[in-house]
Amino acid sequence: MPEAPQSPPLRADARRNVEKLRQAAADAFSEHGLDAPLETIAKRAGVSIGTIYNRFGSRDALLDQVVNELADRRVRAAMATADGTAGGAWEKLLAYVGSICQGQADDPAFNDAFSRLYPNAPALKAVCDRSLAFATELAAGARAEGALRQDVLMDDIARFFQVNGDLVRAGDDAGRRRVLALLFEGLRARPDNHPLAG
Amino acid sequence: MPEAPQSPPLRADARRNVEKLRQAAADAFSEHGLDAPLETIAKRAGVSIGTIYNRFGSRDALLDQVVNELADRRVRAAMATADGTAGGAWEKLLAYVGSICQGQADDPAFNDAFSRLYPNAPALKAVCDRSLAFATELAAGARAEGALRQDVLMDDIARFFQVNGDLVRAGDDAGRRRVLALLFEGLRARPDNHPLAG
DNA sequence: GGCTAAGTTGACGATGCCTTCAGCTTATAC
DNA sequence: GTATAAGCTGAAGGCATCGTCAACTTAGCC
Repeated sequence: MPEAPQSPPLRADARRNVEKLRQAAADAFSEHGLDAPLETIAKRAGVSIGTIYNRFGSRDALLDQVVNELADRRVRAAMATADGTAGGAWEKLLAYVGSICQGQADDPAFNDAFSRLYPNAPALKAVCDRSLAFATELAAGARAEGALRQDVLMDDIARFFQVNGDLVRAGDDAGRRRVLALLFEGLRARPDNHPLAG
Repeated sequence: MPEAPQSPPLRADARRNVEKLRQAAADAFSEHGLDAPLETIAKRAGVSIGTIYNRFGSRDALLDQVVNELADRRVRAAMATADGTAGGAWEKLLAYVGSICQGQADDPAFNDAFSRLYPNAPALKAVCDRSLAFATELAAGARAEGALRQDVLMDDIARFFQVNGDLVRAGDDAGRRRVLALLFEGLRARPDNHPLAG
């Protein structure tokens, strides 16, 4: 079990470095995405690259800690947006998905986190899972209302984020919005719907 | 005819190497995508990596020659599929887009060529342009029939290939089909359509 | 002030790719 | 059979990144 092995408290300078690194990493990731070189982050924090390894152990660990928080903030904001949206579950679902997608467009770090799989970042994964769970609930509501197609699965919604993320990465913001709009059209329940392929 | 700039004829062995390299490159690209290392290609052709540079000048030039042909074949096949499809322009359009997308799923080289921009591959670009022109015509027909939404632009269709390509690269074939199906639903003209965002 | 364990540093080796080029091999013409 | 230009080779140099570690620095305790 990962019983915290009672690590001795950090020295004051080390604690300061952790803080500086966290900040620098968050900035670098948000500017350049999760591929930002450690060198850049270290320089930004005013420490050497070795210190990253001393304090965090690995690139993935740093990433997990920093982006986890960043992603959590965005996801919460999107939930709040959904909750604050007038209308039924359908409207809230669109608001939620739209808000997450806008977040992906606004922040490369969030985008990479949400769409690319970073398998060695458990905390990050947890945030994404929570987000999908929330969307699942809204989708169930929207389906019950008769606004969302009956045969749309949760995986379909999850893939919206993948698609949106790829278009963000391609730098095509106009296209991103168009594709999203078309997908939303496709989600709508209609009298003449027949089952989707797949 | 593209007037050849009168370069002196190749020696027989060099001509053979060009052929072996073309073949090896086509195979490697189709197996591993356009990122296939030159080392791999050279080994496969039974020559040294230097020979690639002697014969083609650069990675991009090799790529342009080889993938251009490969892509052209796929595009022609898709056009033939569309032409052979019963129904109106709408049905042909779906058949065409579906055929290209299936090609992207079947061949990583075609996929990379069609979705990632390889800006230094002019012949390749020409193939893609021809493909889009064909789709544009079909779309115009489908719009005239009243089957395709009035406000769908050619760029929207082009982005289908981008989206499809990204999902192929993610290895999610089921998802690819679902997203495509949803997008097709979104394309359909309906009495209650109101303008798309963007 | 001095000691020492905690912490930092940055050059280094490893990886994986591209591209070059000096030196060697060989097809071809005579 | 030989000369020679065409062609081939692969080691070497680049570049960008990761992760390590021996040697140095310093916080914090006495």
